[in-house]
Amino acid sequence: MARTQALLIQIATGDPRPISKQIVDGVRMKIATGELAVGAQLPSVRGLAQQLTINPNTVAKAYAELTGEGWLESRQGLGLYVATPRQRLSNAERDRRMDEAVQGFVHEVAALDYPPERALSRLERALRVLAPKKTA
Amino acid sequence: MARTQALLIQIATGDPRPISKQIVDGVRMKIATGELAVGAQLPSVRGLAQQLTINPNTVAKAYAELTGEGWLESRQGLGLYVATPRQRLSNAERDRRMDEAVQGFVHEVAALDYPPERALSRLERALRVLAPKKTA
DNA sequence: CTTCTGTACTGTGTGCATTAGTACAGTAGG
DNA sequence: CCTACTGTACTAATGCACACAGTACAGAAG
Repeated sequence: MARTQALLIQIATGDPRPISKQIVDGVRMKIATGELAVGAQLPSVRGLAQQLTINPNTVAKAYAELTGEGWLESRQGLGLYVATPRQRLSNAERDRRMDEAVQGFVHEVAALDYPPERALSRLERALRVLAPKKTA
Repeated sequence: MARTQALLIQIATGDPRPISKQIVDGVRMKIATGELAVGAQLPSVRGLAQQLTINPNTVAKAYAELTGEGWLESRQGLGLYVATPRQRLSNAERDRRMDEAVQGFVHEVAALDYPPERALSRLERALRVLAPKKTA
């Protein structure tokens, strides 16, 4: 069970986000969309670093963040695995960060002078990729 | 016409955004929501800097960005004024940046494990502050 | 014992944000 | 003309986040 499998993570040099954040976002999305099932094993720190031609520390930092957030579970000497879902943040903290995200998006829409209805519909479509989480 | 008026801009020390971006976002939102009318004069670089207890260079940088984006218009020796609206970015660039914003928001929703429907409804409410721009 | 795994350090270099200080150009009013 | 306001353009120094480089240690598997 839980074969390591390839796990394609893309790192774009043109992406303004720091590399570690790209990894965090990438892995998190794969978990959220169900592409990475609970219990699946992730590539090793050194392995992924070599595959992406980046520093192992950068991968370790990303994995550490994902572990701290509860998405991954580490077993010393074995590897990292997708953890079983659980409540990670307090509701207050969740709402606060959601507020920030909403405000940031509104700022972008205003900055681009983008039609709000169009922005909303694009977002609705993009949100469909997130797993329904019915069986949770 | 176009009195300088107080123009309350808030700078939060706890805000993770750089100060100049807070000013840019703040001014842009006041324009987008109609709180700042076309032709209105903005506080002077040195005046706003003193009011916010920050460096004049930081204010100047923010104003320069807003001018470059077409939100403001500068008249040497006179001051800065809200410019008349015009198309600033190419449609391709606009769409590209909108894509980034959408992806970033989806990442946040996934990271917080926030119910997508709830996120969407909160965003819809927040977008209502943007001016209808019927007369454009 | 060797080799894989994650984890924890100490540095080093780079780029960005901010502050500080100075200087120059245009406008208005005495 | 002179002074005081406006925006603008530099340089220099500091602090911080990010990534890289190298080394080291602990647990698991053969």
